[in-house]
Amino acid sequence: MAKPSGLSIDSDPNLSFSLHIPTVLNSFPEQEDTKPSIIINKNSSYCPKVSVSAMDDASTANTSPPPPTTIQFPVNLNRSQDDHPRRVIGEMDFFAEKSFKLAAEVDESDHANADINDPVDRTALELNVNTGLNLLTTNTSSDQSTVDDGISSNMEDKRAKNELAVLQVELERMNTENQRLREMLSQVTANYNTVQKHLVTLMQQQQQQQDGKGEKPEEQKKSNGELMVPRQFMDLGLAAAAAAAAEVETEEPSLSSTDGRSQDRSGSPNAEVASKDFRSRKRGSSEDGRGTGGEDSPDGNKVPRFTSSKTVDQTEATMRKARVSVRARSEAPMITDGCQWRKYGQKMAKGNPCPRAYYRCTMAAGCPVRKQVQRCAEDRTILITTYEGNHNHPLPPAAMAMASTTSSAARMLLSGSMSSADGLMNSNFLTRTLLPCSSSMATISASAPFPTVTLDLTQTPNPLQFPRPEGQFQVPFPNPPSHPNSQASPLPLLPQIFGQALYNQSKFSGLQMSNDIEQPQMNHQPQQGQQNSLADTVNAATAAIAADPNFTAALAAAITSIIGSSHTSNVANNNGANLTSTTNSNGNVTTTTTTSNSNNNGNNKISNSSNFAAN
DNA sequence: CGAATTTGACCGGCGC
DNA sequence: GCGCCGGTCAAATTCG
Repeated sequence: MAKPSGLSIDSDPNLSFSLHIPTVLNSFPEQEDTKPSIIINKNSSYCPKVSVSAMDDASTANTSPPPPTTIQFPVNLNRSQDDHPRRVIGEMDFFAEKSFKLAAEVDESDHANADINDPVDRTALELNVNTGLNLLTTNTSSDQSTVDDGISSNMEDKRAKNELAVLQVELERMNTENQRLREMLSQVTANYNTVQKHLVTLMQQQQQQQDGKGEKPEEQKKSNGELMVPRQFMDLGLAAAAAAAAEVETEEPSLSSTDGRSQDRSGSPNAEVASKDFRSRKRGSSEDGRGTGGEDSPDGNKVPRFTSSKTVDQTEATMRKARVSVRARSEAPMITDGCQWRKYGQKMAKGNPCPRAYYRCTMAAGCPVRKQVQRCAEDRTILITTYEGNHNHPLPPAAMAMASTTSSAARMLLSGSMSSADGLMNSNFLTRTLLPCSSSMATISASAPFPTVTLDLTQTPNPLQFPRPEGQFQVPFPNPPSHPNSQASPLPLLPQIFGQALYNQSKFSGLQMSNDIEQPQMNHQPQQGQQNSLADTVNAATAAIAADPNFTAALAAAITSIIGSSHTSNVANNNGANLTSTTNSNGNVTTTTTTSNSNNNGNNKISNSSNFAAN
């Protein structure tokens, strides 16, 4: 990936303020006498040019002997106290949001590599400098100026404040980079889609040629022409939810016979088959579901029951099969994910001395969602929660986070696992597409009876972690509301990033089917699909950004600042987001996303406590 | 007393 | 065909 604009800008001797800011800030604590320096700065005209000044000054400070302290302080003071037009202050501004936006705009206009040399760009940067200063100054200098003015200048306090300032600056910088990355991702995504379309078109043409003697060219043409875009994704990897299922005929030459079959299948529209219970897949034969399904399918194959007319059911079925396992550290018997669960069984599983508990969602009658909770045999502080199925009801905000996360993960998994008949495609696609971006936290296992994605939230940490309180664990979602027990919607920051990252990875990589196609949702919120489509760009960017270790730090800083400021005592988080992928011995791709965190929020009514008491 | 949990039994899939 | 295993059911028990 190319460097973000911010970086490229740095390359320009005249514009690398950002990097210096931290330095400047750090130097504060070391300064004995702040006032003098301030004065000197104001008076001094060491910065001849407004725009260039920052960099030059900074560089000067670093490279030449001149009084380092004086130079740096002045910048801050100028901002907060004076609005002198030609301040060196520009340094701080660079990080300001406005400046970022401008930078972003510049980037958009020129995606390649920021043409810093371009006069227009500079102008923008300069503008940014001026604007941004005020904002940052407010935070950093205000405190410092206060301290300075104050008779009591405690080194510790200063240091702490400086650190805070540094972190903020760092965060700002990361934001800039993120912005830049987003831009780039959009571009890449667009290009990718274009190429993919082209590829699909070519493939289809080939197929048509091959099927030349096929009887249903018209049908294909139709579908190819009209649905090409959506399908291209499905066909390539897509898999997407069974989706495809239904229609795939078009793409697969060998399925010429499916036409008739599909009709037969459609004859058994048993809405319950999917949701009623996939479990019927097992014992179902004796239950209601079986009556219609089993008999209707001439092939005797259960799968065929789901036809194109039952895309939704099929999707659910698929989702039901896919599992998302979440590993998190928690002393609590169960993680708080916002949903209400009822325990319906417990068993000792082979290879693990800890019992496995089975829960089903009770937020709505007939909700097919189940989850299994079990402690890790190796490390019993780790709780492994495996989700399965789609909620068939609206979810409270508190549950959205986990739902969206798991659904995204499941979607990613399905997009790769259900796509084509040959597993090779899956692994290859996953490998190729995920490897580049990922780095460590979600594991995709195709070897298990059901495709499973494991989100590992136990690993760790980033430098900025919060103390981890014990007690009920709440999934990584930073949270919320002012009241610990309230159901107010949590900030789905992490989950979204996390989930979206997964979702987007698949999408970005071409595994995800087109937005036009109905997508399975863990949380049946009708709008989510649309949101996803509308947020494509952002999502794709998020995925890539989340994979960036630098972003992880920035994110942690952001979360820290947000949470720290508002929920100091209620929430404990240490989040890091890394996405990694590896290929295991089975040829399966393992994507790992590592996020460590633990929240202490009891904001739902889940009532389970004794299951793991013995653990 | 109703709701939730516990726990042994049952069922189907899978490997030998 | 048999046994193992994961998953689910449902009666019994416990809890609020």
